[in-house]
Amino acid sequence: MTNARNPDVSSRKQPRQARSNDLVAAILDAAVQVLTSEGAQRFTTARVAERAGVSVGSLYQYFPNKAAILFRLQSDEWRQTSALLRDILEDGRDPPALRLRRLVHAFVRSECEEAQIRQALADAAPLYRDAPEAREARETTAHIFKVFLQEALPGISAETRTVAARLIKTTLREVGSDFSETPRTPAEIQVYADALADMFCAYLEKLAEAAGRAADPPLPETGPTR
Amino acid sequence: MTNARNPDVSSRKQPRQARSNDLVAAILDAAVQVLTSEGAQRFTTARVAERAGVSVGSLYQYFPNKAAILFRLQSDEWRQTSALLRDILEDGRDPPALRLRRLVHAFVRSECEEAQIRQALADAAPLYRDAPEAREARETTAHIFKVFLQEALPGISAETRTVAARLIKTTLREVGSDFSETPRTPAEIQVYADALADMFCAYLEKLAEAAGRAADPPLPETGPTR
Amino acid sequence: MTNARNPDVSSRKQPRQARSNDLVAAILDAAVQVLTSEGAQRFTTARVAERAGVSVGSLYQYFPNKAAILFRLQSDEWRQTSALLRDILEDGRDPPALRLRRLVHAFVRSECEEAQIRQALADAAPLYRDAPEAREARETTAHIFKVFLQEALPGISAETRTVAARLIKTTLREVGSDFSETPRTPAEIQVYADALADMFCAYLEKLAEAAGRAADPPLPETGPTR
Amino acid sequence: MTNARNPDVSSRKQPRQARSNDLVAAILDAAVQVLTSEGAQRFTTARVAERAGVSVGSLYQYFPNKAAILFRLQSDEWRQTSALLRDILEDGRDPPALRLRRLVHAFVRSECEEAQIRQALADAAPLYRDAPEAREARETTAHIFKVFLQEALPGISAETRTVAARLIKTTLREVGSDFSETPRTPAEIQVYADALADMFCAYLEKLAEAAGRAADPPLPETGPTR
DNA sequence: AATGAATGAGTATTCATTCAT
DNA sequence: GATGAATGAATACTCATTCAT
Repeated sequence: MTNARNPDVSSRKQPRQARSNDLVAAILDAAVQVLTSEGAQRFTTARVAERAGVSVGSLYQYFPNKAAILFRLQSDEWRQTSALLRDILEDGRDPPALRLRRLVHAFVRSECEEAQIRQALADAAPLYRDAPEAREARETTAHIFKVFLQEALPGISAETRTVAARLIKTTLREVGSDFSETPRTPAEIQVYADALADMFCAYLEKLAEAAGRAADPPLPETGPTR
Repeated sequence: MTNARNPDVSSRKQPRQARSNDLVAAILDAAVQVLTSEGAQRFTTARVAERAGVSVGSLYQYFPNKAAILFRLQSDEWRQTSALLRDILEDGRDPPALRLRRLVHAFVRSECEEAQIRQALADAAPLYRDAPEAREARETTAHIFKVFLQEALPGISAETRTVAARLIKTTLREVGSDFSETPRTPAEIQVYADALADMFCAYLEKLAEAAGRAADPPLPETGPTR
Repeated sequence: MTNARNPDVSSRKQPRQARSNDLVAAILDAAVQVLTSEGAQRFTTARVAERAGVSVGSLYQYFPNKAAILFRLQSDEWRQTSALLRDILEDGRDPPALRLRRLVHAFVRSECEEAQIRQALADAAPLYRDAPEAREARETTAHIFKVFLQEALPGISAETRTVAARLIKTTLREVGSDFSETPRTPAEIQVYADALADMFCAYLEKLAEAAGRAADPPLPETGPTR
Repeated sequence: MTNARNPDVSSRKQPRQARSNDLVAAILDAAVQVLTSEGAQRFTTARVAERAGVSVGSLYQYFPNKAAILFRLQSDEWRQTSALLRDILEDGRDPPALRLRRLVHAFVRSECEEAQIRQALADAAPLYRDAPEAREARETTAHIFKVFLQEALPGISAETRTVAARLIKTTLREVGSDFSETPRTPAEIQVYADALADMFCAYLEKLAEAAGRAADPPLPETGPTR
């Protein structure tokens, strides 16, 4: 049922709810602290329990194993990111390109804010990345982008759209992640996010042209994002 | 050092820089084997030494610690990548955009070929990523791209160029890495690399336009890559 | 308390002594299930309580500790065995040797039927074997055999009788237990039980001879056992 | 290759030799001490290593796991017992029945001498009993008895002989083991061993008679054994 | 130079039992 | 009486590194 490569990663008691339980919240908070202050290498259940002011036994009452704690943290991140994506990309008031630009800025900013914990989570990824829930989370994100492209580039083929969605999603995530590895000033963030947005917008325009007609009116080059 | 059961995974990258010592070579080969066959988690000095047919003591005579072995492996990867970049980007015969497209294909293909070892190295990254040499290697790559952009987009500002170089470099590396995490057919590689190249080319064109004039004659959309 | 997936293994031995409390019964049933399905190693109070549909707290209200549950199970086994012994050995209608032979068959058969639970109980023996009640149970069994020998071999000395009773009792139990460790076909059981009975009968005859006169008329060598 | 139920139980370095290595000897000695002084329950690798004046790491350099230590101890016991069996049963000078009687005495005495360690080993049996080597050891013993019966009872069928050999072997081991659980005086040992021998001899005689002719001249009833 | 035996701190996880509610 | 959350000591096993030979 559960083997070394695919550790059982779901919570033990709570069905999958918000931190209804104080202990779970305390453990997750402690986990974040341990992860950021000690790094993935020294992230141990004992340390988490201690920092949470809780016994190891209690920790294991709520999480089946270490990976599950990390996975839960990652899930929360994913949930947040999904919400961010949806909020911005599905907001019908602005033209698609503008929304995408705003997303890039918001995303990169958010990545830089939580850089430390994400880095640590990434280091611990081998422990949870094979969980089926991980794949699921990825699919959700991919879907949001696909829907967005359907609106932004209605004329292009489904195949092209799928590839483009995947490419933009991956680029945003990976490049954002890499960029946030070193501490950044707001100005740096602004410049880099703009460049990234430029690249995406250029790509979208080109796809639109290739589809035979412009997808949108001319896009703002580097406007302020909020 | 290399037997029938454990074909030398790294022989492909033969030169691997002049190796002062056979022992070092044997250890590095063994390290690659252990990494690919056992994963980063089970990468231990004892296993490497055993697979190399060498004592642990000897291993420690040539490498100060485990991280050093991994770092050396990563360095070799970087060196190879740099060579690839230089070979293609500095080849003055083709127009820049075509060179970039060819690079993307070559790079993605190469990433997929060595997916396993790179994944394992990435998992082990926390052990070596803070080494000063790591930063150095990154700078080298960045420089190559900057030089390329100088040729491709002579009209843009130095600042814009730096950011764009960094963005393209990072995107190529990270997206390539992510893409190669799952095994890919040549057809998939072709499609994805094309999309990535499209994005880069669109970006370059846009930068060129923004600089007030076309950097190049119109680019081939999805031409053959070699 | 008992569901389709986990048929009540012990229901066979229904009476199991008047059970003052349904909860106790539920716990003991659950204990048997856990023991057979999970083995002695994984026999935990938590598992027993869960399977019994009872809280750990309640479990500890009726049993002072884990060993007590196991001991109670073992006691029940002993009680049953005693009953079997008495039923067969004290049945005055058949000659002693025939009764002994019937007992051996019945006993071996019963051992094989309950092999799993007995094996598990045996594995857990270190936890309860030093209880004073254990000694008591052994004495009861010894006594039944002594009474039987008094009837079968009236002429022999008390000392000889005591030793012989003990020897037969021990042999029956230990050899039966060892034999039932591997699953057996009815034919195998028949053959082995006959051999064991042969040995006992030969021993009895010899003791009788040594006492100066035959204890019984000639014994059937391998007659039908029921 | 190795799973929970069948732990890898063979030694790590030594092929299967006598305690050529001092460390191995020290560990085994310590293991016996821990087993007898603390019991199977508290038999831990840490305790063994400490008592041996050795680090846990060293212990694991010579034994792949805890079970292997216990198994090695048990193996040594088996080897000794086999030697005892062979020495006595294959000694052609005395008639079979006398040899059997001598064996019983020697065996029971030896069991009583090493009662504590054997009890502890028996308690730990679940950890090693499923090892293939265990079955092998049992076969060796069974074979010695079969050869003996071939000489003692040449007239009986192969099937009968196999069953009888098995029965006697099992009875001797199990009854001896049970008897030695409580401390015994030499006199008690003498009496019990005699009774056991009587039972075996009576059985052999009966088998011989059943085969149509006496296998041996009359047997001594309860003579001293040395 | 080479060896590989020795080290021992470090880690995840379990489980009998208690006790506040 | 009943619950089940909380405890934390206990345990098997690994592995980077050292150092005497």
